[in-house]
Amino acid sequence: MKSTIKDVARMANVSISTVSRVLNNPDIVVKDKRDKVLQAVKELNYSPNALAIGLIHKRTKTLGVLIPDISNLFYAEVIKGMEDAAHESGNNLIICNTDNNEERRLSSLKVLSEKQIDGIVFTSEPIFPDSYEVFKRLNIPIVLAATHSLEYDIPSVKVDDEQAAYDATDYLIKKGHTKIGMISGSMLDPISGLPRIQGFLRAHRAHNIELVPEDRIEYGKYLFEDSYKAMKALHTKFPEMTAVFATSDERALAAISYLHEHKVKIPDEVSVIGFDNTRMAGMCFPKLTTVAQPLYEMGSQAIKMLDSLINGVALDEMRSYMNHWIVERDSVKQFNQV
Amino acid sequence: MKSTIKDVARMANVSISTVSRVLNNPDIVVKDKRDKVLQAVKELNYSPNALAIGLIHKRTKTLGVLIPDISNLFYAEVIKGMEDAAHESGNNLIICNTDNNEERRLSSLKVLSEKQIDGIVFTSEPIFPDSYEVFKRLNIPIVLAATHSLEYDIPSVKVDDEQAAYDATDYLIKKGHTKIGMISGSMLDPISGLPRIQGFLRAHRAHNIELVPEDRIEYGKYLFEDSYKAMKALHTKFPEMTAVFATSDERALAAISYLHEHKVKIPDEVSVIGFDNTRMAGMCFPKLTTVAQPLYEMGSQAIKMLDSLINGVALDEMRSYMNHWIVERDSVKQFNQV
DNA sequence: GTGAAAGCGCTAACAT
DNA sequence: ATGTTAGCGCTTTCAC
Repeated sequence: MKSTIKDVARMANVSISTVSRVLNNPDIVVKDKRDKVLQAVKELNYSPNALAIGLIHKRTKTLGVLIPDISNLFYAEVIKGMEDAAHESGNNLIICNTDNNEERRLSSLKVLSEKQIDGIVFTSEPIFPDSYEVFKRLNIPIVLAATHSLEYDIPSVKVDDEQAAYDATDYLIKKGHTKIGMISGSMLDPISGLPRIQGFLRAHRAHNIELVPEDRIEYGKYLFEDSYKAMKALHTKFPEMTAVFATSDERALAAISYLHEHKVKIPDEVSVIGFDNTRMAGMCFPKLTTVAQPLYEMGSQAIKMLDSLINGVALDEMRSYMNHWIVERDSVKQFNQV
Repeated sequence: MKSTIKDVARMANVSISTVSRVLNNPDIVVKDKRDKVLQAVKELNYSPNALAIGLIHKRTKTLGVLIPDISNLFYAEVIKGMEDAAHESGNNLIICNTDNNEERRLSSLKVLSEKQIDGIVFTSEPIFPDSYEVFKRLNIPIVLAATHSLEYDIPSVKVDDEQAAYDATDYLIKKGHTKIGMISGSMLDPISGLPRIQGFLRAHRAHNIELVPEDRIEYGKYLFEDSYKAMKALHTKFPEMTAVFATSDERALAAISYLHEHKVKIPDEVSVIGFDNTRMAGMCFPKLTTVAQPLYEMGSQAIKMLDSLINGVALDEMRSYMNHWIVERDSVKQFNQV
């Protein structure tokens, strides 16, 4: 059996309040008793029961994290950033996989709430009115990571997807490409879909390149297989393409696979740029040029913001946008007109 | 403020025990009162405080998971398996990154214990005597995943690394290769080092291929950069090599990168086999032939075992070894003698 | 400076 | 069938 504060008190011949004091505010206890208590603590291998403390303080030092699909490599770095920041601020993380599933998301939220977590990080998924209602009812601090909401005032951290997509496209255009294909998330996806398409289009407009979007954009789910099919469709309908902008590294790898398998040289014949800069980007061949998101920092930043909120310190800004940048590796090449 | 059982009792005009009863054992309460309570619960949006319940039941339905480096892609699938199994059995996971760091591992274990988690899954790292002492003191069920201990009786799930390495090597030999290099973890690593080296050697012996281990094995840390250097060293000291056995997919990708960059054709000139079958194995080029570990199942199995232990049901076997198998993709080719 | 006692939100005897 | 009460392990008044 675990020893309790009572056991310590008994062994040290003091009251439980005294034990509590030496644990939380040692200076107000005379050295003599303090030492006896400390001795007993050690001897009994005592450590306080966080449930009891949480019950009193209404604070558990535990944070909830909702992630649509943990197995997605995108989250590896994000979670690490979260975990490090949590550790730093004395918090623990309960990570829940929502499986992109409304029911599971709701049930996770429910138990997290019952377990009296101090706050929640919600990742990647858009915020629909009913989710918002649930958040409000939970009545605890919440921050969004890799997603945001324009309708509701919920703090968030992410990159500026429209601008990042603009920059990726602009980069390709400045490299001499004018026939650029795109593998994108669905138009309805407010993160890796719509804004990135808009950025893609805006860059073309800025360079006076005309295009019919449907001819150059292919939509697909986020996983490899889907993206492979999307690449196939794209290459079929737009064979003149000299570069492709894939809106995630996984999509880019699918594009690369497709091109390799069809003996199309990368980047000599077709350049590929990805998005995310997951660790895979440096492990494939050719190494992937990609739009980097500060994944680790996004994770740690989300936790830091949440911790601030919990401690009642106001945030500088409701929606914070982190810098993105382009990591130049080997999958994009200057295109020389013929 | 969150509403409590008292609020519900007051609104429903019953005692708190009646409320407790309709929540835990509805049938023993007359329909009339039961309905009134349910109504109040709904109206107040009441949900029980898990801290209070945990304090009484000495059960939190929360499990701790220790992982050396969450950002390692190896864990993506493992964690998903754990999370799904945990969800299934009504548990939550507190995941702690230990950073391969003794101090952090200890401090995580300490808070997990204070938070009264019901059990622990410890992954990948070897069990040293002092860790074992800590585990014993914690006095809660623990299971090892992707690691095991021969000295101590701690339940574990993993594959048979020696046999898996044997099979990988045997596979290569049967494909006609006799000059096989190996990129391995350190000899001191009881998981991805020693046993896999032993399996590698045993397969050669079984086929009467003589070799000087130091000439064909290169050691490296588990990350890409290190493995790349290891591959470089290996290729330099063993240029006749026609195949390489990399003891993780990340190592294999490093080998592939090195070969690509040195214009060595894969698998035409050099074959590569990996280990793990992480999602990356299907995303690279050429697609990686690799020894598959059932990552997802290992995760879920670990949680299921832990849950059994917690519920007092004995395990069939202390050390359970899951099946491995070889996933044939495109990185290994029949070698024809010249 | 220290102990006694109330109370955090709940369950589980024990009464009735 | 239901209410009263003790108690889970702790912190925090309130006395002394």
